[in-house]
Amino acid sequence: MEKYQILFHGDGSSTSSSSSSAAAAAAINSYSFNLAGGAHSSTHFQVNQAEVIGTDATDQNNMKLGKKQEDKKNKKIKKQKYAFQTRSQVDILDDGYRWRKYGQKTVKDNRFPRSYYRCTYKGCNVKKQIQRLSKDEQVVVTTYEGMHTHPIENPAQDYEQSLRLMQTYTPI
DNA sequence: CGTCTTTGACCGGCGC
DNA sequence: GCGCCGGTCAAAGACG
Repeated sequence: MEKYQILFHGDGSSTSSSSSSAAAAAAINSYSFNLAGGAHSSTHFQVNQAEVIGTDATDQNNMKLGKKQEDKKNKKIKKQKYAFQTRSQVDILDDGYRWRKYGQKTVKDNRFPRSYYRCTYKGCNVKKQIQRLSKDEQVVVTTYEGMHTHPIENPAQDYEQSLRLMQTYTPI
C-alpha cells in the first residue's frame, strides 16, 4: 500500500500559467497524499496518473472588474481541474472528505455512468467526478475541481487504517 | 429526523 | 435554430 506514483503531464506544454500550475501541483500533491494515506478497504489502490486540466487565474476578479486588463492568454480560463486514475475494485474512494452526490450521467462511448459529487462542507464548493473506463473497467478516473477551504474531516480514517492493518496482519 | 441518493427535468454550449 | 451532449437542479425516497 505504500507504493504509489504520480506522473504529471500535459501542463508542461501550456507555457505560462507558472504560478497557478504550481498551485495545482501542490493541490495534487496534497490529494495524493491523502489518498495514499489510506482510507480504502480495497486491496490494491494505486495512483497511476495525474493530470492538470486548465489553469486558474482569479478569473472571478477579472470578470468582476470587467476591464480587459490583460485578459492575458485571453483564452477562456477553465476552472482548475486535476484528474488522476486509480486502479480499484470499487469506485467509492474515500479521500477523507464528505461528498454529496448530485448527479449521474451516462457518457458517450462509455458504458459506465459518470457520477458528480460536491463537498458538503459549508461554503466549500469543491466538486469531483468519478468515472470508470470502459476500456479497462478496473481503472477509476477521479477528477477534482477546486480546492477545499477547510481542513480534512475524516473521522473514519483511523478506523479504516486500522482495519487495513488488521487485514494486512491477519491474512486468513 | 437529518442526511445523502436517485432520477428525470432543465439548461447552456457547440456543431451542423 | 435545432438537437445532441455534458453538467446541474431539485423533488421524492432510502436509510440509519
